[in-house]
Amino acid sequence: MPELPEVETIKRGMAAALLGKSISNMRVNRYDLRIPIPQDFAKRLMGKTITKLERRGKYIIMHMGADIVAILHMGMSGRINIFPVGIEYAAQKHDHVVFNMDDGTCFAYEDPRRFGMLYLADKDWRKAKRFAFMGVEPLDDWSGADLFESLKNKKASIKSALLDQRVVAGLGNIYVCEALFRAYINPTRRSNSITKEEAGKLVKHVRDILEESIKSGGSTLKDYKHTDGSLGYFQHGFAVYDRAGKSCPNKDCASNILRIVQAGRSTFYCSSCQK
DNA sequence: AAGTGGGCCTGAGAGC
DNA sequence: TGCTCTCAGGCCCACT
Repeated sequence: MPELPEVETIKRGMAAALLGKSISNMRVNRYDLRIPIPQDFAKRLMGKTITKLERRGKYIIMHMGADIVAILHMGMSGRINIFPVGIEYAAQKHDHVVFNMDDGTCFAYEDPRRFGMLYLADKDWRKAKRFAFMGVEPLDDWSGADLFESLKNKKASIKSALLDQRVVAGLGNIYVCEALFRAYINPTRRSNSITKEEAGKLVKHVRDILEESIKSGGSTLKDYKHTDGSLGYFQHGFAVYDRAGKSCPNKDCASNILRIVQAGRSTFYCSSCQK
């Protein structure tokens, strides 16, 4: 499941392979993603040059020429498969859009579960609701005081709050579980019970874990691969995620990792270490 | 009015 | 072995 580090890794792969190249041909195989691809999608992008790639939360923003941006979200199972010059395009069953670039590079947007989205916007893309209310980028200027401020009036659990993209952008279930473990904070705590000091710790651990994961090329769960098909390595480092019933990684702790459901999503934690 | 939970979707894995 | 069933979860939106 692509969270911030995976999306960042994909964006870097795309930047290295695609920047400055123009679309010479493209094909839409399926329009009915969760948000339908507009019918004139290909027509509007044909001939456009990829001038800039950026990431906001879990979205990739592809600047296409001067005034069109293509907004890309990988949902749960989305991938970008890039085929450099000399490597033949190998079609996947769920390649919804295939782009051919002017130098012979080809790339495909693949998403079996179709939870992702791909749409066009203009220079004002940040004004769309999903970006206008999006929270801070955790790797930018983000302090414990900032997090404390956004939590102090919230009653929802700290787990739910960290998943809320309006509080902080880019975190998903895996990294939230891991960061709460590292900060020794119980995921069922109410947001407004988190102290300034704890908020500071959380910010530090969220940033650490995201940076470590980006360094190792993102996590690899069943759905995630790099743009060249290789795997990331960070998943070997999970302390709690998907480890229900296994022993707590802390040597001096005899407890097992628990799995509970919060707001419809699995939470993994150690009830002895996380207070 | 903030918080919760259903719906979307397919493939992997479990269980019989 | 091969089938069926359950579960995974990011985001949107309806409901309370």
